[in-house]
Amino acid sequence: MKATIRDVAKLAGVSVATVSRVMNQNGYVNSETEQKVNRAMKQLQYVPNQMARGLAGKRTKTIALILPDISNPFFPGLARGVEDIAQNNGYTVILCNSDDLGVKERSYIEVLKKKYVDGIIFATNNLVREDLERLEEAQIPFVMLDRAPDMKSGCVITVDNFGGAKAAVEHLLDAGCKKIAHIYGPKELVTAKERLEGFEEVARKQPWYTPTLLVPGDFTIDGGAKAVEALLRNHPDVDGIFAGNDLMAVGALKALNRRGISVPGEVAVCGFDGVNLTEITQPELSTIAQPIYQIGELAAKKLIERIDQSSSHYETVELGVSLIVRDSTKKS
Amino acid sequence: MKATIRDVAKLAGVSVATVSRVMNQNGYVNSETEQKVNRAMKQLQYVPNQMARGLAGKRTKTIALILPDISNPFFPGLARGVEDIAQNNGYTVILCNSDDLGVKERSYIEVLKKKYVDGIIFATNNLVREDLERLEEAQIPFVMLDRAPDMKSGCVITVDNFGGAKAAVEHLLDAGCKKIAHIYGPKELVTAKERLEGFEEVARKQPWYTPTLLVPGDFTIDGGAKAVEALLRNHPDVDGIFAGNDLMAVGALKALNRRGISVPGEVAVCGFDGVNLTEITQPELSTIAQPIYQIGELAAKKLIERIDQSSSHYETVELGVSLIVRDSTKKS
DNA sequence: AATCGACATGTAACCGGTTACTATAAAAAT
DNA sequence: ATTTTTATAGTAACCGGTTACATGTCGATT
Repeated sequence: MKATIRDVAKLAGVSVATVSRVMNQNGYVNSETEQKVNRAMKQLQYVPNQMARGLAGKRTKTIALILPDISNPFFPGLARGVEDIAQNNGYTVILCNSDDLGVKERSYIEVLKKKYVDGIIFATNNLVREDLERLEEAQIPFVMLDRAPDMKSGCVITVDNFGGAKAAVEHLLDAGCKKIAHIYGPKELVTAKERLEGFEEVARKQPWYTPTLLVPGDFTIDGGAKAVEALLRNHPDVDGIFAGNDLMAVGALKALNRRGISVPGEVAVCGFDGVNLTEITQPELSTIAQPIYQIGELAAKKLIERIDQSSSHYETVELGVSLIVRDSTKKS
Repeated sequence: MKATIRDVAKLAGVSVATVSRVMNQNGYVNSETEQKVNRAMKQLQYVPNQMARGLAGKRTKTIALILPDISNPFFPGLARGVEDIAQNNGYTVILCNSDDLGVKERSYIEVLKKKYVDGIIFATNNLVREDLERLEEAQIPFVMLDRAPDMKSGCVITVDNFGGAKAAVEHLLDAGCKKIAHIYGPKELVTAKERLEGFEEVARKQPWYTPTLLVPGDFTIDGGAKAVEALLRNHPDVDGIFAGNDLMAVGALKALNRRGISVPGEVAVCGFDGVNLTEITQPELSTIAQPIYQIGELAAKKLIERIDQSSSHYETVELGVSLIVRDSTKKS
């Protein structure tokens, strides 16, 4: 029914090895023979069975992307970047949502091993060193985002959270803010921590600085809103807020709105990440934009590079972020 | 290095067939033998090779989800629904972005055939009957969203676009609107067409109805904004807008905002889809919500059902939509 | 003339499972 | 007592590729 390599070989009057050589463009093949084989393949509408290829050749042309939750606005763009590059290189992407649960991440890794994926991209936070070491042993190339556990192998892609946070605060100062608060994300996350440190780096030197200007959110809209409520209780005179991510900035905006506090008039707000959401709020949100799509692209490129050359040296790349000024910080 | 079924067989002192039987729980196996095998598997940390299984058994435990663009806010929720169900059933999901380009869709189908995915979910619009027929021939189960090309096989999941649109208009009327416009999406898309028809069904009976109240958007934020600009030129007195999807509703909101027209005071706005975005605009958007996540879940369930029972009868399921009233339509 | 390397192609083992078929003993049916 | 069924387990072919190794030709080198 469905043509196999042996059918092609028979029709072309050659051996299966020759057909394989033609397909993979390796080894010596006379160009006339090649023509014959190609014709036979076309005639039979031959489609090589990836499964068999994988079994024999140990390559599945499949990579996996493990992320906390594709519903989180940060990830679709990233996933798209990964997928585009993958597609261009003949790879296919398996999507895995871990909800940032260590168990799920680990169980996914097991499944992915069974499926012999060629590599894995992690945009997730709960893997411990041990897990990564297991990957190393299994010889599965991987790329991690936002996390730099120093190891012998693996590639880590990060962005300049510290610098970005500093830029955000400086921008708020430039905009004329006289008392700036920071809503920070879960301290277990490096990104959240670095942004907080960036904030402090600049804020500490300001006359108005006091530790109670640091309030915890949890990287969610709701968390951001609640943080603002809490903040206003202690500091009704705050006139600038730097949220650790855009979702919390949105929450902050909502809370301020409910309270009838005008943005940017009374309080300026700046987010971090640069997700699309920031363009649809009212006012539109200023933010420190990460090159989300490009991070995805880069992660995929690096991973494929590693797969193709089966190299695994440790490597880390830091990307820049950029301040995008929109209405939420235009105090005029 | 890595344990194979033969290693397990040897260690357990049985044949590979027996090991296979234990793994797949089929055929007769003495419970003591089973214990031995299980012990051996544990001891060797045996992980069956999915690739080999697929080759021999023709099951890859992998499904594919082809959608236009995961970056479009509508799809992450859907993808999540699909992935959750897939995961619960031991399936893995390959994500494919087609940009609604027929060529890409088709090329993906080819790749997926090579990879022997067990089934495909299409949330995309450019497949022609011929493509589906090819899938039928190839015996690949599939589920389609939003599109009901009647065929012999396949499962189609739709929502009540027509009814939803009617509900939207009626809601705007209830809110006191005296002249309602509709921004419709690409007419090639059934969803857009049905919503437009729903709008007309109710609007046509109204004294203020005139065809120029129908303006084209293209299901994007920008398209929605431009549509409003155009609309206001002809109908400065419009006081209600039903956008064919939420993105256009957001665009409408932005355009109205720029013009200094208050929402809902002067113009009420209602969207369609129920994406998360609608909760972060100012004012929050009323919308006709589709059960997005559940659609994803259902699609995956139906697909897996078909795979497991290798049934392929044609089937169509229509889900309801629900009006969510928020500030954008609260006149008074 | 003998040797060597580049070119060309075939044979068959192998990747790691599944499963059809066969064999055998014990239990059940006749 | 004989036939059938049921329970248990092994052998080996097969899925559809890849590739190591063997074989052979032919012009170039020594």
